[in-house]
Amino acid sequence: MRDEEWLRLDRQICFSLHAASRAFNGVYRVLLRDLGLTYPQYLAMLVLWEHGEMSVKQLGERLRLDSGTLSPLLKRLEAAGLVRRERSAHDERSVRVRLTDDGAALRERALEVPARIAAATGYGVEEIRELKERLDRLTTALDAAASDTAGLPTAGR
Amino acid sequence: MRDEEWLRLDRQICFSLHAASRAFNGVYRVLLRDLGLTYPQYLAMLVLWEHGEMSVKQLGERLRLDSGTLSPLLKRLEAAGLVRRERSAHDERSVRVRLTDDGAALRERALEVPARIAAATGYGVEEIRELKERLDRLTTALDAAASDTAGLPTAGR
DNA sequence: CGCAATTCAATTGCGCACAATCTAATAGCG
DNA sequence: CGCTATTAGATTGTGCGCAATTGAATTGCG
Repeated sequence: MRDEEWLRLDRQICFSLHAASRAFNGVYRVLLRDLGLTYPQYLAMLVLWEHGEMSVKQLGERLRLDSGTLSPLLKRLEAAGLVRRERSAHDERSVRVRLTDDGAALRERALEVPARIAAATGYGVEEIRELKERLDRLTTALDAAASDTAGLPTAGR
Repeated sequence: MRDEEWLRLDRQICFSLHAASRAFNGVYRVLLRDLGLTYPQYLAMLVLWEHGEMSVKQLGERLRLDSGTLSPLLKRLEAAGLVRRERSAHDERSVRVRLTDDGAALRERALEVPARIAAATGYGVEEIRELKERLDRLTTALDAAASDTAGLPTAGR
């Protein structure tokens, strides 16, 4: 295959993932409007519903997000009355995030979301699981490649 | 499976796609730095390299982006000297976007990107093609679901 | 102990995504 | 032809994602 054709194939691959991600986002946007959450906020709430109180750093590790993204996001969740943030007592660098009663209660209303999303995909449970595994492998490989090239002189130039 | 468990499974699915998309973005970011392009700008350039001159609307249909995203993006490409924008002569509502000589020349330097991306994924050509097909089916299904629920009273409430 | 290095959050700045609104131009209908 | 509806693009506002910087607290080493 010539370089020319790769350039076209490439567009299809990267574009497909980009488009799928945004399409997913769009469906969540509709379903989450009732809950007053954005999609990334929902992801953060899922982690908090599962693990209870945790630090911003721990949350960032789970979500693969840094403080530049999380700080304002958590501020908005706090403004919405869903979480509270307070400096840790024994290490004042750390900020503990925990659910308010409202935040914990919102979980009940979120329970129906996954089934509706699954229905929207038109995929079965098994197929979704398989896709998830492929995507996770992809992410792992891409992250490794990114950190490889990061240190080098911008790779093959 | 109880609702409780769905909430956890769900996190894994939507999160995996979200993470994969961002990981892809990260690898492109590194490779495209040399070209002075962001990932979405690269996508736009791919379309222009393939199709030559086209209107903002046509570009938006290809990329599934509206003018709110494209207008500033194209302005930046124009500021970088890669494209030119001018009102169409026979329909002054329409803006034609076409490559400058610099923009067309940049294609040569972009030719190596796809192979490097493919290498970073650790996937073979066939596997990539299959993943692309799954993602495209997913996008189609999600778009359909989104437009279905859009008109309804915010679906089952 | 005292000072440098590290760590955690927050902030700033830039760009993308999308909804909503606005303006200008065109199309279409009576 | 004249008026309304539609279309194309730009603009505004909000929120996410990430790089880079800053500031405060803690760790660790001599």
